[in-house]
Amino acid sequence: MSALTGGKLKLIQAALRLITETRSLTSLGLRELAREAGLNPNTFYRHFRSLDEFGLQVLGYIAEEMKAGVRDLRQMADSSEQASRDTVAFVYHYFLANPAATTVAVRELHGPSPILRRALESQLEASAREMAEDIIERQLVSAVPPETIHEISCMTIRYILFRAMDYIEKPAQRESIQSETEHFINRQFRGAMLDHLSQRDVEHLALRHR
Amino acid sequence: MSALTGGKLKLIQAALRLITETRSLTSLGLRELAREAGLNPNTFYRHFRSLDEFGLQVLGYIAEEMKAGVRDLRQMADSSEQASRDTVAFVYHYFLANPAATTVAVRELHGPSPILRRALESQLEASAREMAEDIIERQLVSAVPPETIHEISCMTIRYILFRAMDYIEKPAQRESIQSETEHFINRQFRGAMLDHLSQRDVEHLALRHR
DNA sequence: CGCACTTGTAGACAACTGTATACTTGCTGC
DNA sequence: GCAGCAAGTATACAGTTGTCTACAAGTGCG
Repeated sequence: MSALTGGKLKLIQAALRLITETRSLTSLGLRELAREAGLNPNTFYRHFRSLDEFGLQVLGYIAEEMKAGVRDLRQMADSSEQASRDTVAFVYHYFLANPAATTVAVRELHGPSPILRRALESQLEASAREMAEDIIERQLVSAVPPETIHEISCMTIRYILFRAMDYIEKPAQRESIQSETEHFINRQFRGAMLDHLSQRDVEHLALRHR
Repeated sequence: MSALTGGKLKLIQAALRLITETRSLTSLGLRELAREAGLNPNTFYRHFRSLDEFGLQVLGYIAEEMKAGVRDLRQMADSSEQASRDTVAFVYHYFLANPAATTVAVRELHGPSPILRRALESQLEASAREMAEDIIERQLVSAVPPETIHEISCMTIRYILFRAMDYIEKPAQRESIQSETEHFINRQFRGAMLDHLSQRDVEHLALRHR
């Protein structure tokens, strides 16, 4: 499956290089790719049948990369609030270190190719599931049912990916993006703990414990 | 500023038609546009200097459309929870009725052209500000400081736009997308009401009032 | 009328694209 | 050492693209 040979890898990396700034995966041309990779245009056909297949392979490649990143994450954090803080910092740091892969993911998630969109969605779904399981196993958040945890995980992953581009492109906003993301996660879980109360009750509680 | 003459309007509408399915604004060609609009390729130059300028005008066009939609929204809802429910339903319904404009917005927000991205961002920012002001004026959510309301408004608008594509493309999931969005908003505001408490306190509260 | 202006058309240009066929390497196993 | 195969190259072809210059039709105006 893997063990990418020279030319194939060169083409994929060329794609990542081209995309980072102002391109999208679906807009890349076969000749452009070969040029960037320093190869003959026809070499492309030796490795990929079409540009669609190429796109899928690129996605697979960056998914592999990202999974490796997530694995490193597993051995951190204890309390919930601390966990969210550390995790957020780690994830954004990872995005910053892999701008090409991040850009591809964000751009194609809503890009023009339905095939790539589906593929990315299922990868995100898998990540969300993993995140939810992790939270449940460690009992980071009690008093919230598992399915709600999963729902919030989905939202969180989407949100983070959403903001990852800004994080990469706007150094000045990094701190605020990070803290907003923490707010996002904490409020989401705290709010979920109170799902069974009416709005009036929550308001009373908030005012009483000021 | 407005009062679009025939040819110009034809080109913009042609773009919206082409984009809906599997294209992106930035990937459109000038000849393609003219073909779809039933015009001579060179007519494009009569109205737009470049494809970038064209993109901006298209964005302006759909922004105008959307503002009109938002205006209709103003005279609804009273309580906070009811407001979120009605608003969410209205907004998604609007997206469903204007798939082309929605698709363009979502796709270009993270698309390859920095110019279009910036333009869209500032439009979203404006919408978020409007939404926040609306919430504050009507006092829909007490006990949350204005700047937090604005922060949550930003997140909400991003989240809704994010899910708008799924809403349009996957009829089977519409109900769940709608209710997840309501959850999102309610939890966010409820969580924010408890920003000043520690996690332990919140957990206690949640358990005590079960 | 004639003048200027906008809107649209026609044809031509070089540059680029995806694809096909045919050729040259380099490596493998026997 | 040689057949077989994968990887890469060279050349060529038709189609498309953005752009340029030149020309035609319509409009308002003095």
